[in-house]
Amino acid sequence: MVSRLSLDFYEKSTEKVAPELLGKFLVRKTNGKYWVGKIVETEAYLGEGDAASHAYRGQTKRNTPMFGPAGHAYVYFTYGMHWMFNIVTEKEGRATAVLIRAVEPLLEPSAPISDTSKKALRQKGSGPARLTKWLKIDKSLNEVDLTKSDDLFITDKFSDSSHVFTAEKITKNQIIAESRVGVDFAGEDKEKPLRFYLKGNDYISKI
DNA sequence: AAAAGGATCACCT
DNA sequence: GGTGATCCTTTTT
Repeated sequence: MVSRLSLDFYEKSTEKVAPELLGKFLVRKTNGKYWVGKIVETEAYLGEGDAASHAYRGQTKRNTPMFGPAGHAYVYFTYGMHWMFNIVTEKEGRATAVLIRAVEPLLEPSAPISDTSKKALRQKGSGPARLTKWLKIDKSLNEVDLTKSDDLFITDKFSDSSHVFTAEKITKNQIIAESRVGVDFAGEDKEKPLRFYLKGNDYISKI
């Protein structure tokens, strides 16, 4: 049984969606097999008024998915080697999105997670470019509709023949909000507390 | 501290 | 249509 977060979840204000994604499961399916990571860190990007956002200077070929409907993926390439995975939020045209910065690996086809060291698990999911590499997210998933796709979606309840994951309720005091990473170029906007992560979680990208 | 690495965009001609 | 600076990072020195 596959459930997914629906459009109304993603259409809320980006500053609400970003922290609400914490604790939910990012699910990827390749060759009929599932990969699951718990989202532990996100960042909100507030569209054309946000100097840290790709949408700051208006619509371009690259950032076009940001101007589309909520719940779709915005996947872009940077630093000559890394893919970044974002989820579009709010009403179409707002150009807002949430960057997924870290996941805690829970399930992968190749080997039981329980046999994997914590250090190795961190290598897989604790960073925006690491998690896309682990989950094999690239250009081919750009603009995918996460409310409908079987290949990539987000849920708070995942199960297959041998696993059941249920998202725990995250309360406000379990969430840290601070300034975003890697946006020193953004002037005043770099100070805004738009990075959200689970307090004390071992899989966030950096302290 | 700095390389790796290539697409993208702003700014020219 | 060409060019150079830049980049929501990771890994290695």
